[in-house]
Amino acid sequence: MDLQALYQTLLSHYGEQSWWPADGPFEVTVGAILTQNTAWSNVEKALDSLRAADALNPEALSTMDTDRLAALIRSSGYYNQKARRLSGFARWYREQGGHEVLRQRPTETLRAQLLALHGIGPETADDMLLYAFDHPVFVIDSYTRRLLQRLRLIAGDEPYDRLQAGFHQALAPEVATYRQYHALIVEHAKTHCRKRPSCAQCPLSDSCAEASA
DNA sequence: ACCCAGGGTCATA
DNA sequence: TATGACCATGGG
Repeated sequence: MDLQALYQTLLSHYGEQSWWPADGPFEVTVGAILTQNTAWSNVEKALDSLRAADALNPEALSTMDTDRLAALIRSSGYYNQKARRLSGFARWYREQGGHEVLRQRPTETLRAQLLALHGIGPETADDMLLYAFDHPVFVIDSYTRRLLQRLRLIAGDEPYDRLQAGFHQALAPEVATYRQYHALIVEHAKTHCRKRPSCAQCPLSDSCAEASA
């Protein structure tokens, strides 16, 4: 079982994923911040209330009072932190000139700029790069780390960039493939590897440490 | 009542 | 550099 075989197995078992439902790239970036350590169902409620308040755009987010913004995104948790993060990101996004300008930048340049912003770490930056700015960077999240660990492909304590490099080395740098793969990992985690893994129907149980334990 | 979710930052040693 | 505390809601 290598990273390519894993992709094929997940794809044939779960099928094509239509992921990150959002109305345009800016909504994707907002969702990326709101979903930090948070269930997506809670993020959707926050996005809905932002939309209802006509606040799901860079202008509103960067100028609105952060207490009011925090109230709007309450359901996503960590709302005080996230209100500041959204506000700062939205201000930067406007100053830089918006989506088209940012999108044209070299991947490493844009990634470094995102990481320099307060509250944007490697996963949030890569979510944005892959799903909003169409750059071929692989997203490593806790599901990815846990899955590779159970498949004994990694020890588990490798740093983010090292795991990402493993995917970049194993796969051709295609945005569509990276999007699919990451979405499949999340779908698999939600289906089989919650608190109590349902290993009987899991397509990976042969290679999984959890199933043989 | 407990556990954790599509993380990140900051203080301490 | 490496752990640990902290942020906080909602669903299982």
